[in-house]
Amino acid sequence: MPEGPSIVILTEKAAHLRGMRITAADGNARLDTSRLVGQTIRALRSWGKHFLIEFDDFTLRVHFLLFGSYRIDERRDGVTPRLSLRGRKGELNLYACSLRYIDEPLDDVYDWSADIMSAHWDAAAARRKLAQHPTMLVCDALLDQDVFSGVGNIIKNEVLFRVRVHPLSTLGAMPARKRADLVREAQVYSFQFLEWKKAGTLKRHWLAHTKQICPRCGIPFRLGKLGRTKRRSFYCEQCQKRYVATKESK
DNA sequence: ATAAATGTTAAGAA
DNA sequence: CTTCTTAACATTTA
Repeated sequence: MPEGPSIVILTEKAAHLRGMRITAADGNARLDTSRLVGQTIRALRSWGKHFLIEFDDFTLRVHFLLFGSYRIDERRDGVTPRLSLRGRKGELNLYACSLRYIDEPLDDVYDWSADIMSAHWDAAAARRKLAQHPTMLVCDALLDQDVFSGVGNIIKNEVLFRVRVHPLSTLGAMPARKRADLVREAQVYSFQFLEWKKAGTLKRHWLAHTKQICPRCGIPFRLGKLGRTKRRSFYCEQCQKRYVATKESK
């Protein structure tokens, strides 16, 4: 459930809860849930993979990590919610997620221009950030939430395949044009992900993620646990060019 | 049925 | 002081 587009879907589905005064808040969260009772939901927003429930003086930050899930106006049976928020307009049940209060204004905490799904997404700023990290691997760069907030492992694999860049390329070795392609495609694919996810057809559109054979040239994909966080990379040695720093360019 | 996975954080080691 | 490694979290799917 975790990549940025999925959080956008949640934000849209929960929109009717805006303006609701919370009459009951409970669950197995290690968090002072009593603070929520009596609060009115002022806004529901997202920043990348963060789902944000804004109240007058603070915000509840929800992160679903790998296994989180939710139900709106219904409950999962046999599972205790991490947090259940209820009121006159309906209820929001959150499971297996990480919760945190944010007491600062959100604009002080979040760089909205880094959110791949945001109207404030700033491609030029992303390109600048990439240029600042010449030795960084491109597979790590796509997962860097300060650059591509909302991009996860699926989007990473699909974007690298589409722009034909090998995951072990370094940013500094890639031509600026290619880095620009990467930034553009990250946003384009994320919105395609959103539409396919809504239509329930996401998996059938995967070209690389979890695939065994390259759909472009037909040779077997490589599967490696690559990068700083050793995440699965599905890639084609033939179709995806590996940009490596030469001695001169360092 | 065992393992691995759409992810992050914190603690400890080097 | 960084930077790297590992574990923890907790659920679904292959």
